[in-house]
Amino acid sequence: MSFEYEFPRAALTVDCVIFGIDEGDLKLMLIQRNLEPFKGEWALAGGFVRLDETTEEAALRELEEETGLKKVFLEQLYTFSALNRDPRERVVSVAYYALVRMSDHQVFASTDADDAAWFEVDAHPKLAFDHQNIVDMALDRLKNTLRYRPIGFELLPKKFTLSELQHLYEVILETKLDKRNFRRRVLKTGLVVETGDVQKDVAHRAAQLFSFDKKRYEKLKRDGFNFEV
Amino acid sequence: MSFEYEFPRAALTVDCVIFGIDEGDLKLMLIQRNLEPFKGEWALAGGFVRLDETTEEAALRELEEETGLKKVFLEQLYTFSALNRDPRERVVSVAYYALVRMSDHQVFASTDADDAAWFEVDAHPKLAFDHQNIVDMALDRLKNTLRYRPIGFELLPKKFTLSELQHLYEVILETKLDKRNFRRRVLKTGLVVETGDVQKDVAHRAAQLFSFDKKRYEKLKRDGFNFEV
DNA sequence: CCAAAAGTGTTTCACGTACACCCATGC
DNA sequence: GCATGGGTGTACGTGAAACACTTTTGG
Repeated sequence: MSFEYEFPRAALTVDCVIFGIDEGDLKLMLIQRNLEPFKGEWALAGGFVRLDETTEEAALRELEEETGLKKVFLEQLYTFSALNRDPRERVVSVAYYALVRMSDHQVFASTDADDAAWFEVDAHPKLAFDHQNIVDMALDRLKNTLRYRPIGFELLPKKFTLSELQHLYEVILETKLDKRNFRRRVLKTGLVVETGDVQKDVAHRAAQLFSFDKKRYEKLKRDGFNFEV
Repeated sequence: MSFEYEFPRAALTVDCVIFGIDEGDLKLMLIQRNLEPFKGEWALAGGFVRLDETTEEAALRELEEETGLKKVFLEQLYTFSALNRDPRERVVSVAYYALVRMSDHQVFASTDADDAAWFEVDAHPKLAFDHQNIVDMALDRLKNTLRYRPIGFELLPKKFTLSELQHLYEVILETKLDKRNFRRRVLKTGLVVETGDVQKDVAHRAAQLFSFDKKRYEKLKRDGFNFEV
């Protein structure tokens, strides 16, 4: 079976830049390709868009098929359309970035990839295609978005300490933040609330666990509000 | 002649939201379709992406073919991929937004459109396809971008008065700004410089004409800087 | 001389920033 | 008891916001 068109058509794919935080390091999930081109090399998760799904659905599907990740935060990043970005033929790719709670998710290599693994963002293997460009843009976007919208919570467990949150900001924004000022600002937003629980099994004073009040955030967003840290 | 593929493919198009400022009103350029579907209705400029051009090149080409506009500011907005956004078949569209100096550009309807015309953003005809969604997103993006990057100059003549610039901000952001505070902030950036010229043929005191120092802006951008108004 | 917009400083207040010590817990 | 991170308040300076009158020019 084949499909015929009057004019030639580019193939349409999606690619996902998958971010996670682990022990204070920003990580990137990559998959090892088991198909040509670039077989055996590391690349972003992604694949062809089917006719019965939006690009966002395709991104979620590929994420699950190639890495086992489900129900993650996903946003469109940019569409890459350079003429020679795929050696086979003309391929236009809609890139997404995803934020994953590493603690909640078990990662496995699946049918479509030889392997899937986390790498440190600033120490990962050379990437296939133009995927390094995509990662660079995703990092810029992540930094910018983190500054203006409360998306950091998507990378942390549901309950987290303020120090964990601060370290997340420090790692992503590549700065040091003042502890007291950070806590004050975060709490002032009213979006981060005490759960009453505390840390367990730590070799020092146990920290309070907080959670992100998503409902309040949705309400404030509707009323026009911005959350900067 | 026809083109065959193993799997079905979506058609790929670009659409352009074209903004202009005229006498203090924010305008939108629309084209009247001369082909089905939605023949005779108003829509965004746009069309199919060829295999030998990037989506950005396609957007620039369609802009020129359908409206005569050349050398305008153009940035990618978002890629729209809802399954039923085109009644003919599956069409994925990469949307761009463009900023045009209305004074510099003569607009004409061309071969690909029955007509091209400016409309007020908040009083334009009903749009074909999902183009209203695209316009809504472009407006949001325009507001947000204007707040953080000096793009307003792309809508004004090369030489402009500070009042013109302020009105542009007021129209796009839908707020009133304080004249003295606005002038102070704008001048403090050092990106807006006196040209030495003044307005002509105005029935009141002639204002100084300023211009945007693009070179200085590029330099500051490289050094990491943000321009908020 | 009148209409219309240009141009100009100061005060106030909120917020960001810098900064250091005691506390609780596990080992 | 000591090592480790948790948790807390204040002083200062900068920048945003509010605010009204004089100047210039053309008609």
